[in-house]
Amino acid sequence: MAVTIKDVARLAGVSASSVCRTLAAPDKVRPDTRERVQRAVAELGYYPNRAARGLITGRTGNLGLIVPDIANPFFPDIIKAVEARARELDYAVFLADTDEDPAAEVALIRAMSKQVDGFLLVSARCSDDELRSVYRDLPVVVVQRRVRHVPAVTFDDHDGILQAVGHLATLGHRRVAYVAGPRTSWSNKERQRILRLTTSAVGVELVDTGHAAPTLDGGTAVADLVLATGATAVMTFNDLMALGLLRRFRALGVEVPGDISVVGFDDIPLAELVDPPLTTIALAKQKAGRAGIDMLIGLLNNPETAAPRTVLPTQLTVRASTGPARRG
Amino acid sequence: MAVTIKDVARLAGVSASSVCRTLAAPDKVRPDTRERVQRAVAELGYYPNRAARGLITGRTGNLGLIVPDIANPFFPDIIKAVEARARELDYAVFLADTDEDPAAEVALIRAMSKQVDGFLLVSARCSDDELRSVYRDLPVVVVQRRVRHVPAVTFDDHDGILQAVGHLATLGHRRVAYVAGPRTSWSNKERQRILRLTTSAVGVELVDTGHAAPTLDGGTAVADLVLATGATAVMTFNDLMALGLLRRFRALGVEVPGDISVVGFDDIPLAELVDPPLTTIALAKQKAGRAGIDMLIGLLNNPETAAPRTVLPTQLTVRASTGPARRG
DNA sequence: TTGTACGCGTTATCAC
DNA sequence: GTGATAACGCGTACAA
Repeated sequence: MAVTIKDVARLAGVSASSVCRTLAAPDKVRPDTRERVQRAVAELGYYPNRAARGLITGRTGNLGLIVPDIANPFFPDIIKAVEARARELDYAVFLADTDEDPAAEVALIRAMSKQVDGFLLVSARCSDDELRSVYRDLPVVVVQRRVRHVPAVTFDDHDGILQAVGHLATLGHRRVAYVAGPRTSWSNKERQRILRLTTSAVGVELVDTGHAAPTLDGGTAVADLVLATGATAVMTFNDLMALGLLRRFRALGVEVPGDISVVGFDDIPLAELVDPPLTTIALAKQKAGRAGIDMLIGLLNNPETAAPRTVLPTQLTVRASTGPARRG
Repeated sequence: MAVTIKDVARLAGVSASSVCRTLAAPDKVRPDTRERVQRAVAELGYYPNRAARGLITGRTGNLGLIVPDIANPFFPDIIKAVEARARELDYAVFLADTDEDPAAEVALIRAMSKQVDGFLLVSARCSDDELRSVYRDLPVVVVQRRVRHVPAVTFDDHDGILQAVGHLATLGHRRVAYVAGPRTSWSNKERQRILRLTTSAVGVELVDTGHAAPTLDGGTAVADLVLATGATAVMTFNDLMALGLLRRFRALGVEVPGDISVVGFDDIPLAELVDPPLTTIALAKQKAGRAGIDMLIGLLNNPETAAPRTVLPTQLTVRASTGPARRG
């Protein structure tokens, strides 16, 4: 059986409340009592049960972090930043993966909600209403999404996309395909919207190839469709899909960027590793994790604040997967 | 405020006990009571507080999953399998990343230990004694490690390494370098031991290049050292390090496999994506996650069992990063 | 300064 | 079949 506050109290020869006090406010107990308690704590390796504490204080010291897919290298960078920052602030992070399934997302939030003080939801796939309903019960910060009345950290997709479209236009591309990500993804909708605006502004035709899974296999599956559109360049919802395209293009003998240019989104660590290295729109991932936690903790300490917003920069990173348009 | 069992009881016009019973054993209450309760539960969106339940039952329904580095694509495959299997069995998984830091590992286990029913520790970096001490308090299953008296799921590294060394020997390699992973890694020690055995058995010289971080950058950093050994082939502790080597080799104009062959470990999804695709020793990752959970649940239901062991297969996957040895 | 008593949300036990 | 009641580990008002 795990060691409880009573075990410590018994060993130290004091009451449970004295143990509690020693831990919470060491200067409110007599030095000799304090010392006896501290020795007992050390000897038994006592560690308070945060769940039980949460029952009475309403605070567990835990935060929930939910992402759609840990296998997508985009998320680990954010997760690492979140965990590092949370550790600094003495919070534990409970991480869960929804497998891109909105239903699983809601179920997970349900299951965790009584055991955490708040949620950081990254690229949440559930509906706005569900999100707001969670927010009614518990502090929530969404990352890479925007929902009315809910605190959010987002990326300035407009800036990055503008750079990318400008880059392609300069290279002579006049027909650009976009491979969309999940229908349930807010940022996918956003990127589609921005792409329509920016391409038409510079006289580039935007071709839609429909939705695909935001994974390697998703990209691979849609590659032939992309080629069939006759586009000289393709942008994807994320880097994994772009890498999937590259894989299929190589198998088909389609040259990149000779036959077609490819632009991804996220700048995951693999992007520069493949052949050719991937041109992509980089997001300030670490900053996002840190900003998200800081915002969440702020909400915890100050629940009545209006929903804050943070927008983080994006930056086109040009590598070898983009080049001059093949002559139509 | 969150909805509690009392709220449900009040709305249904019954006692808390009846609500509890309806949820645990629906057939032990009268149909009309059951229906009233179920309607109230649905209406209020009631969900029991697992932490409070754990207080009395000694079971939280949560499992702890700890990995050294989520950013290493090796782990997400295991994590996914664990979460899928846990969900089937109606357990929630609390996942944490130790950043390859043994101290953080111990701290995390401490922090979580009262909130979970057991731990699945993947590639645990802490000492044997620390591990056994955790095991005294709580059921623990280690994956990719072996500690006396502690239940374990491991991979048959011997088989995979034998295949790899045989493969290289057949290609004419007589001098093979090994880039070691973390000192704290059990499987690194194990692989080193097996390599010494198998290479000497087939008359291949094994060159040690010392330890490096089990990451892309770790591999890149050690690349020059590898070349300096004059080895015609190099094996690494994991795929990430191998990819780091490839990156540096490309920058140096060193051809793979023309100048040097490269063999990784793990078969992460990127391995077949880079150029050249990486020859690597594949591990049954999904099976490991599933087997680990099943073993852990088994322990939960039957605490007195002797520490079980499962060994999963490994398989050399030959791709283009290995070829005939350059003529000395 | 210290200990007692109570309550957090839940389940197990026992009367009824 | 149902409802009090106690107990889990902890924190805090209150009494001593």
